[in-house]
Amino acid sequence: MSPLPAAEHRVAVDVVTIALDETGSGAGSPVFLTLRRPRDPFAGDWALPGTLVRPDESLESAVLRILGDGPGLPRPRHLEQLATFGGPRRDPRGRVFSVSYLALAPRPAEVRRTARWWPVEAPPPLAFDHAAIVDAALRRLRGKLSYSNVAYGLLPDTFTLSELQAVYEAVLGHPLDKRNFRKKVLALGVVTEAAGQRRGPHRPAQLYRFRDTELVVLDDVIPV
Amino acid sequence: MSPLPAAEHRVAVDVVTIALDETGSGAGSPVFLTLRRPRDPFAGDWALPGTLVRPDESLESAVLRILGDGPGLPRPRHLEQLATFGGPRRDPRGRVFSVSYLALAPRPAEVRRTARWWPVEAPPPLAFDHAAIVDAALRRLRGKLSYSNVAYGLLPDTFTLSELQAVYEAVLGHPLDKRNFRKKVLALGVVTEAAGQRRGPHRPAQLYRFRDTELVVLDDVIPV
DNA sequence: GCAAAAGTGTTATATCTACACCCATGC
DNA sequence: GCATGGGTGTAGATATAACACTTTTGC
Repeated sequence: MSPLPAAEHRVAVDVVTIALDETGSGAGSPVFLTLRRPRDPFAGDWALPGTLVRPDESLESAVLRILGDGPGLPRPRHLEQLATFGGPRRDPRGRVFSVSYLALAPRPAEVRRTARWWPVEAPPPLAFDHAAIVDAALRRLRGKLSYSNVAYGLLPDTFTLSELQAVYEAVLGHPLDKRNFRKKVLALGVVTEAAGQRRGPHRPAQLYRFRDTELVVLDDVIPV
Repeated sequence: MSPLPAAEHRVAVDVVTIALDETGSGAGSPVFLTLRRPRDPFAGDWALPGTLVRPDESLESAVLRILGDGPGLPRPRHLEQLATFGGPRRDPRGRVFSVSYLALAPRPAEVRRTARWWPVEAPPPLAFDHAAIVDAALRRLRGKLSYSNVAYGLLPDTFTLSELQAVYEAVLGHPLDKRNFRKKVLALGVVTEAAGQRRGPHRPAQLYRFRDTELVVLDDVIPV
């Protein structure tokens, strides 16, 4: 068995973590997580959390390590690979391949000082080609909302149908018809009734949960 | 600007090239291209065409190089990245990341001796994790047929609607209704009439061409 | 004239879209 | 009792799915 040529590349993972901003009532607006770069290149700019992949570590382990390490995020509820960015000049220090991931997670109350959440529709200037990676993440998420149960990644275990609808509206950026939305998610069996109600200064709302807590691709589509 | 840590990884591209077998009449059955491995590991087995990425080369250039180099394929009509496979043990010689691509191309009359086309539904045992990569390619292609014009990658510049339908049927593995299929692709404007007819021992058929020769995601769906 | 594929419309069914009011609660 | 969000049904329009025969050519 002939040996392999010498290793020539660095491989990193970069993660777009999307969560919902809890300010205000209902499901908030979608935000994504960045870290401030302490050093050149792009010192002071914001960048996606990322790390070089260690020799014996899988890509997913590297993602979970960086999310655990740094900003104090819980394990993401959903994680999927997006794409690999490999232009020879994407890092001015030398060639680094970036395998990018989309993570969906509940938003923790606090992140450490060097981390910050940004609204997806108003991102800051980002280091490297990270703006393109965030774009890819949003396109993926928006697409998958209609034909999968991927929204489970953004919601707690139980939630009301209005909260679910608010997630769709926040991510897609436009309103949906309440009756049609409810009819469809119930008919598709994406969610099932859970015990209990959400109470507030108004009529209590029935709680639901996702039937599956991993990605399920639907046969039919939720009209968006 | 602090230097990067030493390079620790090898990065390869592996390509699933899908074409249509021309034996018989109409559009043939989908086949994919493999090369026979001359050396261990997996000596004598079939593997996807692939190559290590060179230091100054983009991922796509590496793909085009390996397709040009080897089996005498024309430039693919469609090329898209699939996913990156990075398990630490996927190559017994040492760690190699594989960035996989889906290529669609017309099938050349001849490929060199060490290359071979296989029907997608009856692949041989494949080296490494290449069976999983072929799976991903097929799932991607099947999905995209219904909501994009990706079939342009499998067809010549002009073709009849029956040939287009045969491509769909061959890739999806089930028959479609002729009248409904024609109505839909014409209504969506995916194809437009071209000059000329295809003649044979029967009534001549109008030729069509794709309106766009790059990937277009459709608003509506071709029912499949 | 016969075999082979091209081409073409309609109807019943299902789905989608748009839309407005009453209900249950907290205060 | 009032403000707030929760919850529900229908009708018209649109899209889908199923279906068979005539046309044009080569031989």
